[in-house]
Amino acid sequence: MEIEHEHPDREELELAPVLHAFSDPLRLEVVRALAAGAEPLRCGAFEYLGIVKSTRTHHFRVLREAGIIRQERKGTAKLMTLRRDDLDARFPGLLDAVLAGAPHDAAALSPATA
Amino acid sequence: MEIEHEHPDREELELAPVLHAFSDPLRLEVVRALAAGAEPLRCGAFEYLGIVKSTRTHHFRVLREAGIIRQERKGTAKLMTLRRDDLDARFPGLLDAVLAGAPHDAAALSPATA
DNA sequence: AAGGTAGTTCGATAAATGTCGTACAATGGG
DNA sequence: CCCATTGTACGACATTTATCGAACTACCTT
Repeated sequence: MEIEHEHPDREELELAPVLHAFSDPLRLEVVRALAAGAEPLRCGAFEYLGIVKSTRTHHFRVLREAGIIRQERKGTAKLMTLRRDDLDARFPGLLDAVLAGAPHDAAALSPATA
Repeated sequence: MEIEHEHPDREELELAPVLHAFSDPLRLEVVRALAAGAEPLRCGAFEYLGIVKSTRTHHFRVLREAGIIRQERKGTAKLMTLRRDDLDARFPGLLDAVLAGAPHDAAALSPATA
């Protein structure tokens, strides 16, 4: 079990970087999609965002380094999951509040709309 | 009663800009200070942040344009208040979650520590 | 082993951001 | 009316950010 990328520990999560990671409409949509589905999502599941792969990689890294998502390799794919427990433990209510507000802004980007 | 600056209406508040405004440690401290005190604060009350006046003006504008604070002139001073009601109405739980998490990061900047 | 699929890395670039200093504007008190 | 106090506006600058495309790596399938 090798660590592909650095994931900050729960205790290391900091508010400002977390808020910054949340503050981009594209990343907000990623978080929304991860929260909505029960299954982890592949990076490729976000083609509908309209940005190329390398840019997606960039946004995923911002989310990962802030401690919002966890990424683990699964074959050639890489599965992403929301670190819901860690976020709720460290910043109670934050994720829920963000998710509740997100649909207003993410509506135009939603995969359901495409 | 002239409108000194543009303040977005409650319905116009958008999540991403609000999160972005929150995502700076200095601005987080401003919000924390406004939430902690019952009284509106003058811009000058934030000298302890260690940034010059013009930079403070910049941060206040980011907060104001996101809809987080309201600024109104009072004599030569300008009083700032948190738009708590509007934030709570538009993004329930968000402000509380941010405030609950803020002290961890803002401790080093707090006026009490100075 | 060959090839294809899934992501990452890297360099380039344009735009946004945080910061400062100086100059300016508005207000209220002598 | 002058001036001190508050805060704003503006220009400069360094840093960070979002974005792309091209080249590369890792892994599975055949």
